[in-house]
Amino acid sequence: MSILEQLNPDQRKAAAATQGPVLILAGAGSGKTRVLTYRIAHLIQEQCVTPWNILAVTFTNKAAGEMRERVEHLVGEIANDIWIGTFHSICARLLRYEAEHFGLDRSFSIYDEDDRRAAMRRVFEAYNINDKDLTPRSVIAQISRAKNAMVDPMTFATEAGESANKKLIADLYTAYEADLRRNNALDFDDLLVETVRQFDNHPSVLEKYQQRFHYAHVDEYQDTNRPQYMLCKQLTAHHRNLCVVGDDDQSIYQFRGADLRNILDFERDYPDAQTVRLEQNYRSTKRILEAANQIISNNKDRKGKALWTDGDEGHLIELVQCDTDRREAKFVVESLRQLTGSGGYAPGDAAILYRTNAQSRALEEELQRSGLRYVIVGSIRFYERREIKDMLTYLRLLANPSDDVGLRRVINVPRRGIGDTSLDYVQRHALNNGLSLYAAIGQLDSIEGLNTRAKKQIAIFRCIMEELSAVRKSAGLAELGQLVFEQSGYLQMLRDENSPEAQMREENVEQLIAFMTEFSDTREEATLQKFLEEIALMSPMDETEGNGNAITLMTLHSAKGLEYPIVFMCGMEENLFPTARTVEESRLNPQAIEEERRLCYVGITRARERLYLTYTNRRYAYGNMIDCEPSRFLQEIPDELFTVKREVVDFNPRTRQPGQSRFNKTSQRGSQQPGSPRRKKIVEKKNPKGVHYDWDTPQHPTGDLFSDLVDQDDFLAVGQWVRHASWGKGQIVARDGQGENMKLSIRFGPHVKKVAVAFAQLEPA
DNA sequence: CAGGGACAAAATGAA
DNA sequence: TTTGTCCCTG
Repeated sequence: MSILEQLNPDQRKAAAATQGPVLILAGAGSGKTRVLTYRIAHLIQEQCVTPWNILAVTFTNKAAGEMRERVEHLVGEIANDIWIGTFHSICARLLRYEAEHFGLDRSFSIYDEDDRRAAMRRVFEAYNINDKDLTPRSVIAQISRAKNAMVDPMTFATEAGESANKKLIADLYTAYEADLRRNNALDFDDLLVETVRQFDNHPSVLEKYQQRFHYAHVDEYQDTNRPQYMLCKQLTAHHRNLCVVGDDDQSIYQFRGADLRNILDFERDYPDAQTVRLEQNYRSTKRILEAANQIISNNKDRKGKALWTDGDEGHLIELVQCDTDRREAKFVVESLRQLTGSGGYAPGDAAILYRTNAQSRALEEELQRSGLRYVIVGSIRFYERREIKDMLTYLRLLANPSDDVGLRRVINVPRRGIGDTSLDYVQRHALNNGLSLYAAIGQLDSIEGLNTRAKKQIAIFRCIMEELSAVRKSAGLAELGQLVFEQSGYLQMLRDENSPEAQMREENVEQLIAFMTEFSDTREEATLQKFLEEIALMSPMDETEGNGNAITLMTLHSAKGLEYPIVFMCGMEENLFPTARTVEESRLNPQAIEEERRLCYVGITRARERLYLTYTNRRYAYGNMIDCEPSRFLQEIPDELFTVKREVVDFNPRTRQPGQSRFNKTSQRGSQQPGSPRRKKIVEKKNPKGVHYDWDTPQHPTGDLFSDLVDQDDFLAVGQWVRHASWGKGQIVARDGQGENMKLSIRFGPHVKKVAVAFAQLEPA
């Protein structure tokens, strides 16, 4: 009996269609991962295909690992020979394998967003750009767009025509590319674009892979961009067994170049393609599915399909209006406490989804208070922490000494007294002699302008790097990490700082080194190169420790491909979801809203049994309150799918109608009252031996922040009614969160020299 | 060159 | 509320 017997008829059809191009249009929850794994298992076990001849592209590394495991479960260890990975990791691998043929240095660095920006800043300096509305960031974005469209600098320049602005961008693009080349570095976009280009220029190399990959699979095809599309085409040109799986309704990465046409036009690109639709949903209840179907039916740009299920009607969807974002968080946490208590669910059954990472803060605070177990996917990314990036940059520099961006990042961390001025001299020398910065600091004596002190310090740095470089070959990975930590002086720097934060950073680095040990133990080829590459290409999902028994918090984007019995979608508000930018754009182009709508569709279809949609009347943005309107997407769900709408408000309901804004119109969007400045500032109060400030105004409904404040020994606070305050190095900002009347008095300790206080005076309703 | 303070700007999402 | 940059002083 075939293993495909375990699939439903449509799924079986999809998995059994192994010859020629195949498009599997798989709705949410229709079991597409299952189809893919069974298809691959079927190829190996029943069609005697060598695993080595199979390629599978997934969306994250985590998904890759899971797919390999599932296939292995079906066919055994030979599954190890399948090429499974993300586009980026596969490309990085190809570029290194074929480096010699491609004329590349295989030790290239992979630049992330930060590195890219740093590189662009250098280009800005070289071009003396002071234009206010031209930022490295915006230029990078344009370059990235160009790359994703496979437009190289020369073509870009040609297309620029007479537009001065475009011409300038073209120049910057050219310079940026040259810089990266010099640094022996590739950015994320390059990994894809470079692979496609190299294959174009080296058909014989491409041929090898075309022969090799008898069967290729691409998951989440709706989110492929131009170079990824080309790569699929290139690799499968010989055997033509390309199987793509996707759902046009779940395309949510247009902002990074994903092109919906790739999936919409698949049948046109491959006229002999077979198309299989998977429309039976095995995940959600009827009501949840209905809500999703209704919402997505408002989109025009889609192939059109109707998901159905023969599952239960299920619970009604909870629609909850909350007074503030804090109240929203409280509601979510209260509900979760019930669901995981008497409700019989486990914390791991629930996910809290939101549009922007910033929203996680309020939720996290409440969760922390509740003691419920939770994990946040990707908000403070481990590998983007300063100390981790510094350490990784040292390692990167060891692997690739041409990496100027890396060298600039670490040469003066910890402080070695090597400042910008000295570095400029080195830079000049490097430029004049066609050297990398690292090579340049090997010729200190021929560098003009450097003073002896700087020379000495640079020599020390170089010496450290040389020594580390010497042990690199003989030392194990983790050992090298430890050596870098110690020899660079980084550890000492943290110890000297002698603060809890520094302590934390030290622990983080230790965690990194522990991961290096694990990496060596679990990989066959645990080179520094591979280690750096794996980390560079990690997604937030990959970074998160799988914690099966914790509530998961993440962005809607991160939730793609996952499912939970319970799903909360928070912040269902105009200008947040859809985002303000999208709302703005949609005024001119109504289609612009469609990607957000798909994102909403993705969110809803994550839910198996219970779905909660929450929105607020007001929420914090940049530290002040803004008013909010319910998201248009909520109106696209038929009322009968909802429970009676609930409203949760902060206490003190007597003074207000539930759900009604506390403020009158004039005070709402911060409009100013003539003659009475909205914000009053008191700055620079000298503080010889402690200062006492008092404000006295009527009453204020919320907050007891002072319990936090009193613990700081630097100052003492008395009173109540203050919602928010913060303090930094000798600087304290206190303001009332609601913009209403407040009463506050704070006494500062003697060594606080200056105080800046800002508070809002708003008109009460 | 380093450290601090004042001030401005920011955050959509992510390999 | 947080982060980055510019300018000043020792």
